[in-house]
Amino acid sequence: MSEPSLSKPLPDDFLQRVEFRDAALLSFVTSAIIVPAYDEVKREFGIIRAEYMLLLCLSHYPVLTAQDVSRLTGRPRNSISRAVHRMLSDGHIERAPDPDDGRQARLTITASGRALHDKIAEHMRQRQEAVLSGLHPVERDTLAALLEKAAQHAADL
Amino acid sequence: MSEPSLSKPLPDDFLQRVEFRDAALLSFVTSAIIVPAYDEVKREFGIIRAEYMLLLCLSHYPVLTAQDVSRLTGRPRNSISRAVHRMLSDGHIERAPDPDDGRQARLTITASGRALHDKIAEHMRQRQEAVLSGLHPVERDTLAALLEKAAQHAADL
DNA sequence: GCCTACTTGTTCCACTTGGAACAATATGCT
DNA sequence: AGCATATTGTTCCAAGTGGAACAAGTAGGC
Repeated sequence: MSEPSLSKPLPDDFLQRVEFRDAALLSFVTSAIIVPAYDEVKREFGIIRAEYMLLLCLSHYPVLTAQDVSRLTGRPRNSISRAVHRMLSDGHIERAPDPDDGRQARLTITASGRALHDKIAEHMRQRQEAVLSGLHPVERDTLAALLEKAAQHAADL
Repeated sequence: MSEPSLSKPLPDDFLQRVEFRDAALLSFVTSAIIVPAYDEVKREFGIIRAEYMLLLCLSHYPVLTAQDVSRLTGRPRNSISRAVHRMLSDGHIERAPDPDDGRQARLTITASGRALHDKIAEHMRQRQEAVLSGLHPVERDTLAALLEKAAQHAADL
C-alpha cells in the first residue's frame, strides 16, 4: 500500500477532475449501457455490432440500400457490406437488384431477422433500464429532452 | 473506432422510434463528440485510444499500476500493456518496479507526456463544445448533474 | 454519341482489439 | 514450512475495423 492505492477505483472522482467533464460523463454512461449489451448479444446470438445495426435500420425502414445503412449508422461501407453478406446467408435479410439503378441493391428484413431484432432490442432495453433506473421518471424525461436537443444540434454541424 | 456509434445524417424520427430511445440518444451524442475527436488525435499525434486513456489517467493520479489504469478505463490489461510499452518508448511515461510487490510496476507521466495530454485534451474539449454548445449553460449543468447521478448508479451495479 | 466525374458495393490489407494461456510473484491456510 | 489460490504483466492468436483501391454502373456536359 504505497499511495492512495486504488484497490477499488471509483471513477466518479476522476470524472469530476477531467478536462472535458461533460464528454467524459456521456462516454461513461453510454459505455455502461452499450458495451455490456453488445457483449451479451455477441455471446448469445453471435451477432456483431455492424450486423445488429443493419437489422436495426431495416426493422425501421421498409427498404434500404447498403449505402443508406452506412449513412444512417456512420459505419464504413465495407463493414456494412460484410454484415449484409452474413445476414443474407443467415436468412435474416433479403436482397433484390434495383431495376432503376444497376449499382444498388434493395435490402429488406425477413421475419427471422425481425424476430432476432426484437430479442436483441429487449437485451438493449434491459441494459438501458439497469443503468438509468437510478433516475426518476421525470429526470429521465429531462435527460432525454436535453440529449435530443444536443443531438439535433450535432446533426446540423 | 470502438465506440458506440450512430453518426450524423440521421433522420430525426429514427431516434424517436427506436426501442431503446435513451440509449440511442446517449450513443448518438457521445459518438458525435468522441469519434471525430479520437480520429483527429490519431491523425495528428499518432496516438490511439488506449494510449491516450493511459496518459489521461496518469495526468490525474501521481502513480498508477497498469492494472489500476485497466480498472479505471475498463480496457483489458493487454491493451494497457501495449500502450505502456509504446508510451515508454516515446518517453511520455516512466516505469519503476514496486519495491513492495515484485509483480507490479509504478507508472508516472513525464513532462513530455503531460504536454501531449494537454494538447489532446484541448482537442477533446473543443469537440465537446462544438456538440454541446446548442445547450444553454443552465441546461449543460442539468445534463451533467443527471449524467453524474446515472454514472454513480452505474458504477454501483 | 462520347468522355469525364461520380456512386455503389466489394475486396484487400494493415492495424486494433480482447480473450486465453502463461510465468513470476504474492497471499492465505493448515 | 508447504501448497493451493489469486494477482500482475505479458505474449499469442483469432476476430473485427476502416482506409484505399477497384470494377460496374450512372449522370451530366458537350
